[in-house]
Amino acid sequence: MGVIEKIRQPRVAARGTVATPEPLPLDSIIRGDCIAAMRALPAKSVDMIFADPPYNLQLGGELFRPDGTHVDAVTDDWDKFDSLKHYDAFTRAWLAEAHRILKDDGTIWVIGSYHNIYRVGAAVQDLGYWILNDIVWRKANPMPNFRGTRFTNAHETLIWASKGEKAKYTFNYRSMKTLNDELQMRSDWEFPICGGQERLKRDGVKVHPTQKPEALLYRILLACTKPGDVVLDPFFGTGTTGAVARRLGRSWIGIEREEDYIAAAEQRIAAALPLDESALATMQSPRAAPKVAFGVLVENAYLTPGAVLTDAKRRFRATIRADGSLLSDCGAIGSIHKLGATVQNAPACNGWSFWHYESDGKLAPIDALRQTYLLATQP
Amino acid sequence: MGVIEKIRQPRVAARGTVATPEPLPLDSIIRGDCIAAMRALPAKSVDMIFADPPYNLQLGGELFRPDGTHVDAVTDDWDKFDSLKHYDAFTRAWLAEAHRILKDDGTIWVIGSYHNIYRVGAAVQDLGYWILNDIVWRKANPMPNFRGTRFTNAHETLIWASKGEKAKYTFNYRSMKTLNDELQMRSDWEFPICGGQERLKRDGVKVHPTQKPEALLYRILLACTKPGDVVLDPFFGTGTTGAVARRLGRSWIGIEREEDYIAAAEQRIAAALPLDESALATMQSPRAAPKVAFGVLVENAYLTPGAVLTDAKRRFRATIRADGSLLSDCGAIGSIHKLGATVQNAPACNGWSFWHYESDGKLAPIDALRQTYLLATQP
DNA sequence: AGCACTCATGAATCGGAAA
DNA sequence: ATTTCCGATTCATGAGTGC
Repeated sequence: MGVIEKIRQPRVAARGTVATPEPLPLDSIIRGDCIAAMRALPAKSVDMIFADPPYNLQLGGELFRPDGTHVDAVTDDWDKFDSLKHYDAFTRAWLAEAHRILKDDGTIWVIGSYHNIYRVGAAVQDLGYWILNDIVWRKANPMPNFRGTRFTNAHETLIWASKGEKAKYTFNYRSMKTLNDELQMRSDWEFPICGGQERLKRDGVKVHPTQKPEALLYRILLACTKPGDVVLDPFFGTGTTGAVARRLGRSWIGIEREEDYIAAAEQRIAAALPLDESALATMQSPRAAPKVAFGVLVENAYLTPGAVLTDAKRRFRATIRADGSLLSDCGAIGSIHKLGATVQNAPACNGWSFWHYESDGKLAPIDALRQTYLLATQP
Repeated sequence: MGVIEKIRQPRVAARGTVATPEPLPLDSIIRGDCIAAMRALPAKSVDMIFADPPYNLQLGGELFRPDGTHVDAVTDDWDKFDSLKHYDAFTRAWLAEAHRILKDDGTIWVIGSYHNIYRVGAAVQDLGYWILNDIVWRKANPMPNFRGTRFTNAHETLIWASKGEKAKYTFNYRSMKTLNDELQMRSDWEFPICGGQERLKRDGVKVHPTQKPEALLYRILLACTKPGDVVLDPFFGTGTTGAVARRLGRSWIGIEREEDYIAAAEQRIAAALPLDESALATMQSPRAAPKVAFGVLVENAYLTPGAVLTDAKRRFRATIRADGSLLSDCGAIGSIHKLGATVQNAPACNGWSFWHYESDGKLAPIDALRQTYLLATQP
């Protein structure tokens, strides 16, 4: 359980409703097959799904490094499918259940490599999901191509999709921009592969062959969920999703059928410390610059009513009025944004960058005055 | 025409064969629909196909920047498809023709974004192609997400595939490693989007909405073709593929139906200067050292029959015999590679790096002697 | 403690020609 | 088709060891 109250419980799980499906098994691992387990969950009940399905690698023989050592590949049965057809059927089955379980404003993330991601992406689209982005996880330290026969396979792909073209969804734009040093977060992310202390081992052997780095889930949950949201991971493995969800004050549900993985996941998540509420609030909307109305600059005498603003090329002129509205030469009146759009005959306009004031014979955007005001007034 | 002789003409185009299909229209643009044009080309006749198909963007309304300027999105008629079904049918049709036209040891490259690449990738696999890598083109200067509703879409994806799982293909490993500062070339490439002098414009308006940077094609052609190879681009546009192919001494065939694009492409390619043969040779196989048999070192007295080699830790010993074979202490006999594998009980071994000789009390790999020999004998 | 060095290892569709 | 043999081939990171 995270530290944040679960205030967004699905209605279907509330007491006293006529239909009384199972309440959501929050913050716990469901044992068993992922499709069967998802069928038992109520419709429109989770805010986000993160899925790391089998990749269907279809590896051939053994592979040795140039120094003769053996490469420990993914040979687990859960990654084996008889054919692309079988893999497609499996993929469509679990993606369809996921669509049913997702709230209408929920989103899904799926990770894969070139072996399977095209099957997954096509199924996602066919099932009516609407792809919002695909994201490239660039591995800082990938395994080389030992035989020198191809390019080093140095990335994996994630697909982020909403339930449909018109569906709403959560995207914490400010959090991402802050995380990326005040530049928009791009669709290519770099992380090291999971190793070191984070990599779960038992008797020196990795517990799970494909454990994902927590940094990856951290960014995803921070970007696309709110505190208290419910995150489902149908291929839970050793519980990276659960551990990060708990740290970030999100609820989680895992589905897993291998007892070894479940045991490791439970121990790991129990040890994950939730961040305190104030830290979460900070991350939710960090450094969100306080909004300044244009009128405040007038009130504070940064600009004087009656003064004239122009665009950068002095094609358009407008007079400042006492309430912070503008009056153009042609008689139109409006806010800095509205009037900027009107005079340009454009559908929209950012008045802060469009309108300029004159100072020492030079034109500067009024946004510069806003910055000056912020610097003078912020603690 | 590149400067390199076309020595790999398809046999079907040779004179005097019973079946006399059209000879390949090398270094020219075929006017018309890409599927129809491909049907007229002979089977197994081209070495590589680069395809930049319509992206099926299905943009809704118009898009404006925050400053009100219009974003010239891809709204041309050729990029509209009624549905995913139509797009899939189109994709499978041209990919099937491409498969027929490709030589058995040829490869195909297709570029796309999340709007279409999953359709393309699934079709590629369904048609029997074997994906070798997917490559991420990270745009150094992508267009921001103006509305702040998603991650900046900062990459496009390329799929590289052979004709089948067992098919051979060209991959100039050394060229790529050299190009990447002596590290293996990874699957994530960074280039700026096409702009500046390279961007074709007419009356200040860009001729083609999605002109690809030449650097992208340069790397692809350098990696996966040989001088004189025939490269087909079924969505030729303004001819980036042709311009780079000519510079690199490859032959090219373009298919395009828009006369405006054809005119721009022809002018552009005519201005592209082919590199001279020596420059191409260097890039083709840089530092490709001639092979030296171990026995040659013995013949030339770099090592003496009867001398003893060991591994780096002196765990294993072997005596050099007059014919260049080795005799281990336990009585096994074999080549430097074979005996190295035998004594280590390993499936394979590079004898050049495994076996060491002693010089001034220090051990050095016998590969050092090979280098010395090469330096002494190469002009 | 700190540095230098060795060694292990990670979602991998990983050879090809001659006999 | 199968086998044999030759020869080409790795980057970043962390843990462990030794000085």
